[in-house]
Amino acid sequence: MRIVTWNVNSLKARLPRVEEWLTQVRPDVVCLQETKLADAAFPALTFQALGYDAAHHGEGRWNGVALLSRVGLADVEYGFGGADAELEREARILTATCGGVRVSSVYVPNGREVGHDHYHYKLAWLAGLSRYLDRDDPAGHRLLCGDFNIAPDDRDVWNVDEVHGATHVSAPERAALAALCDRGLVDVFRERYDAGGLYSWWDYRAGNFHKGKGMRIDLILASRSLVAGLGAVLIDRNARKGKSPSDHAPLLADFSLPEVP
DNA sequence: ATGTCCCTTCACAAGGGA
Repeated sequence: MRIVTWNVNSLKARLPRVEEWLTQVRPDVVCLQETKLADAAFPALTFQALGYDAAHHGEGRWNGVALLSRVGLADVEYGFGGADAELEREARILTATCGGVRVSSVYVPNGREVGHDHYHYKLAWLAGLSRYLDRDDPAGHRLLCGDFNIAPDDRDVWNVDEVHGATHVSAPERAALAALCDRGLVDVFRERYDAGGLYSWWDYRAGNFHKGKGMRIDLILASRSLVAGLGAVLIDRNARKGKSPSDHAPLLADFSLPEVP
């Protein structure tokens, strides 16, 4: 199973590039973030023509997450499944079962700056995500994929002191991410690469991409049952180049599943 | 060095968000 996560920064603006990339890479399951679409505007037929079933959870102007799958799309759950109205105002998580794996497409709040209301909302949302995962089948295959807006450690940031008023690298954010991993989820990128300087996001401004000023904030977290069959992992930096790119590059991982129902 | 991009609207310019 080839799984991809990609923050596309407006699916409307990015659709031609997304179509082209999917045609070349042929992933089985795709998690998209920041579609910025209402559900009625989601281009389901475009993806159907490429062989994908699709689900979308959007609100129109901001946020919005989607799942595409060529290996089945069942038991779709929107948000935290109605568990927390305050945290579900924004369309930030969508979950389904694809090819025997429970998969979530996740868009963690940005947080803006440490101490800001948005920062406290980010931490509250991460706590809500943790509660949501409490409901998982502990024996099931699990993938949590998306834009976490957290750089797991200092290797994942070009310069810790320069970053976003220290959001994305603050201790409480990193602790919340570590707590997710403590549940048995593995940052699969680090199963294949030890080096720093390997990023998934670069600010559009100031030529940051070409200066190598980025962060690794897009993650695929996988249950240990899946990591056992982990193959290649790749950030496709080329997708950040050229005309009208997203500010994020897609992250890809291949798994051979122990068993597919 | 807030140097970009994408969204929306009391819309064709400006503000919000990242």
